[in-house]
Amino acid sequence: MQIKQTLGEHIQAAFAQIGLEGPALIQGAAREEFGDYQANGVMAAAKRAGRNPREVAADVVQALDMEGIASQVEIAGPGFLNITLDPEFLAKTQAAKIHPASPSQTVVTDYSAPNLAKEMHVGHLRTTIIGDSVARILEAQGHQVIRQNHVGDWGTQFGMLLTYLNDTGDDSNELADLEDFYRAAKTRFDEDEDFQARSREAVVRLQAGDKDALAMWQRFIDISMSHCQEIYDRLEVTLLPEHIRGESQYNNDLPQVINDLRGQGLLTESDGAQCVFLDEFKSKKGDILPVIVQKSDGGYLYATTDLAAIRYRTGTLHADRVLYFTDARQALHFRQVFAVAEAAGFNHSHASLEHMPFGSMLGADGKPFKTRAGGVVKLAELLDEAEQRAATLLRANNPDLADEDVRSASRIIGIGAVKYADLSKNRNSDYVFDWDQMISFEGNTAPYLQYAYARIQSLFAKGGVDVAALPATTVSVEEPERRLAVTIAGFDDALQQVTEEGFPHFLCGYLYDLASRFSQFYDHCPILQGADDKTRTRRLVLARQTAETLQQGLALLGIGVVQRM
RNA sequence: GCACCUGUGGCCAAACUGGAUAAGGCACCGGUCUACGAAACCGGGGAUUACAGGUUCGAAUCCUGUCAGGUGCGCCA
Repeated sequence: MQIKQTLGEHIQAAFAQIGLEGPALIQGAAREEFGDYQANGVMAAAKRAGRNPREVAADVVQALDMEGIASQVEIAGPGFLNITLDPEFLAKTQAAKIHPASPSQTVVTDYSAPNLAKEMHVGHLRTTIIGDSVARILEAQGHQVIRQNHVGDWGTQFGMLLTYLNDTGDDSNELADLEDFYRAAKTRFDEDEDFQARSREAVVRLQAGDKDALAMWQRFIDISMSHCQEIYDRLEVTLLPEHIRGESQYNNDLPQVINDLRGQGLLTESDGAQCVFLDEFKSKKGDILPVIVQKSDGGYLYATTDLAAIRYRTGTLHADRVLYFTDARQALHFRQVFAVAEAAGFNHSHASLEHMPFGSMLGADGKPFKTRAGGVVKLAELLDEAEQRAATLLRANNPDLADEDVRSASRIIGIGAVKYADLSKNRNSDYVFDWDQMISFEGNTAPYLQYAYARIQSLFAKGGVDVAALPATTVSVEEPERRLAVTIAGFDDALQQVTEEGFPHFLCGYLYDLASRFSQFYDHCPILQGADDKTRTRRLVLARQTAETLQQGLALLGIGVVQRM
């Protein structure tokens, strides 16, 4: 249940009764002694009405009916409403129950989008796992999510790669390392004029639909894509081959995009290139920033492909929202593409087109990230290291664990730690790549959450608890139990917060809060011994609800749990 | 030159979009395992939220200016 929404509706009903307008502005209590939630909207509403906020707050409380929801509503400070939830109401809000969204929307999520000319490196982590998590949460809320992996599988660089592939032989095992393959091809391209010429011809043949060229291109794409799929599988990312709709697939639509723009009178020729000039990209001095959609040599650009993609996503897929998880450096590009799409009427379903940018990865020196050798850290290497460190720790803490269990658990813990390190940060800012921080197992990390989960499982095992036989809910009135119950009940609100603006770190923050409240509770409240039957049952129910919420919350981040660690 | 983003203890950072005494984590100092799991818990020190003005009951958040860093700006994606 969405508690904030429920509280907000009741307060707004009270607003209406006394002739006020505006949002209730519900949020968690700033300090525990204030209660569970607070409403900040009274002060703003009073201001708009030109009235004294304390008096208005008194009127609101007078008109407010919180029967069965809040046990206490107090006025504080300049006009805050401090709300303490009714324990019976809390008991009704079960753990891990997700309130279905209404209306359900069709949401296209564009994420990962690796360049198939090269290998995936740590820079691809953010788009892949942030997009995947938001997609999972939207789905859990009952939205129809259509994943689109807009892979870079087209363009001039493929002429170079195909020519090199041709020269080195079809069964070249050099393709085992795409990074090396690309570098070698580039070196040849820069040094060998004949190779350059043949590469350009290859591009022409490819774009003209030459059968042999296409077959070779397809083979290259398949190999490269299989490298990506390995990474996806390891990361437990939900992307599948069927979600691929790469740049190449829009190739045939591009002339039509240009034609339509011309038909709309939006096209201007400038220095031989076809451009769209829009007033909203005019500077103070009057210069207009162009969006180039066709090069002077007739070739198409990134913007053209993205326009075609918008037509497909809104026209064929009927999207209500289209979410783009890409680097912040593309912010201007997307602003322009969205603006052109609106001007040209390409947004057929009037979808909300939303760029979800994220910061760049930096080195310890604050400069764009490079390894000492000047290269990139491959994603596969990072994951290997994370799994190894997790395995070492697992063995040290659980000497009797079988090798097979160590292997599976270290995968879940190691990779979970890497994913959580990224997901738990606000995606807007740049971040510094740091092995130790990325693969950390203490503090606000995935292992902390997984540890809380494992302890609960161990508690049930030790106590011989028949979890299924426990009552669905119980009423907790005393601290710290009550506070834990309040936190469990806030799950749905946390999810809502994530999908509104595409920030999984809100869910991480929520889960961390939940796990740490559980750890406090667990330390202070004996469960199996030293508690009477009623208390024991009540505490076991809280433990089970915590475990379910942790498990489900982590699953929505694409992170697993283990029984022992 | 123009535009966008960022600036919060030594480090990583949150603040639910204008709310109450600026969370939390690492690191540091101290305490807690013959005890339902110490990957944990309890306590401690450490902040003029880059700077200067302004708006108002109230500003890390909004406005103006300055400084610092980053990114983008006609035929790459």
